[in-house]
Amino acid sequence: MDYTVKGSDILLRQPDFDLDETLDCGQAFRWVKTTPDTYEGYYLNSFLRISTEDKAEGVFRLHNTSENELLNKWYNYLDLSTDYSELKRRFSEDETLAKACAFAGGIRILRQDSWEALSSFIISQNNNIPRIKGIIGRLTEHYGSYPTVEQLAAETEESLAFLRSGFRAKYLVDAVSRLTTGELDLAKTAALPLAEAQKALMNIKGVGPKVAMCTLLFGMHKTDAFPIDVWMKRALEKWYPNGLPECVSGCEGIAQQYLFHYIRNLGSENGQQNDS
DNA sequence: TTCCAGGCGTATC
DNA sequence: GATACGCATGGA
Repeated sequence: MDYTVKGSDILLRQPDFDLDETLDCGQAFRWVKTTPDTYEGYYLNSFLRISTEDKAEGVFRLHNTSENELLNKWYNYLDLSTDYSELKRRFSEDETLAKACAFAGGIRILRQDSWEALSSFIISQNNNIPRIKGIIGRLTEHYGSYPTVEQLAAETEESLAFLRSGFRAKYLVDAVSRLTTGELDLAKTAALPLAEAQKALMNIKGVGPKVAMCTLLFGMHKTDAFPIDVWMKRALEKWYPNGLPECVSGCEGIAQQYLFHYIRNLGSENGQQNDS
């Protein structure tokens, strides 16, 4: 990791990083773009303002951040221990992934809190990203921060009506209930092999294969988790009807994020249509 | 007005 | 196990 302390800020040098591609690509829903170069958001209750200082050089400013906070918090959250250059080289053995990596080479997989990821992706089902952000925004505004399982323990489907989350409210209540009783333990789940962990999460009402995989990938950093949503269905049919290439083995989830971003933005890149 | 959104539960075969 | 359908809400 390459950084320098500059007054009360940290200047971080990280070539494989783009704020739009990482903080606003549908993996996390609490980052807000406050200027063309700046995002503000949270890991748990820790606030961060981060700006692109020099796009060409890959330099970022973490405002009001101590060296200690960088090393103990943001280093982990921003997945700075992973060499994305090396990953992109591996993935680029595949023709389509080479294009996807070139299209958005600044994607990183955030290491989010497991409960936030689980609850966020329960809310995400059959929903669109702006509305997911709206629901989560009402949730955090109501509690003053992202609510813990304990804080939600007293809520019911009816009391959560203010979220306007529709049929998903009862799924949140079921998840909270299972976590409160100890029937499900996210830390223990994270230690299980992928298939077993997915099965454990799917005991929650409203958590199917896709939401479980998103929780495993974004909330537990299981890089072999491979969420298949409507966009990835299209990508698989279009590019990989016979399965994923060998070069993504073990990091299917990271490859998935490049492909997800790529296929969603194909129209804006070269005039091709997203649908069909 | 109709369609769709980082899906899933349920019914039916 | 697979397939079809309904589901809350709101933007396009």
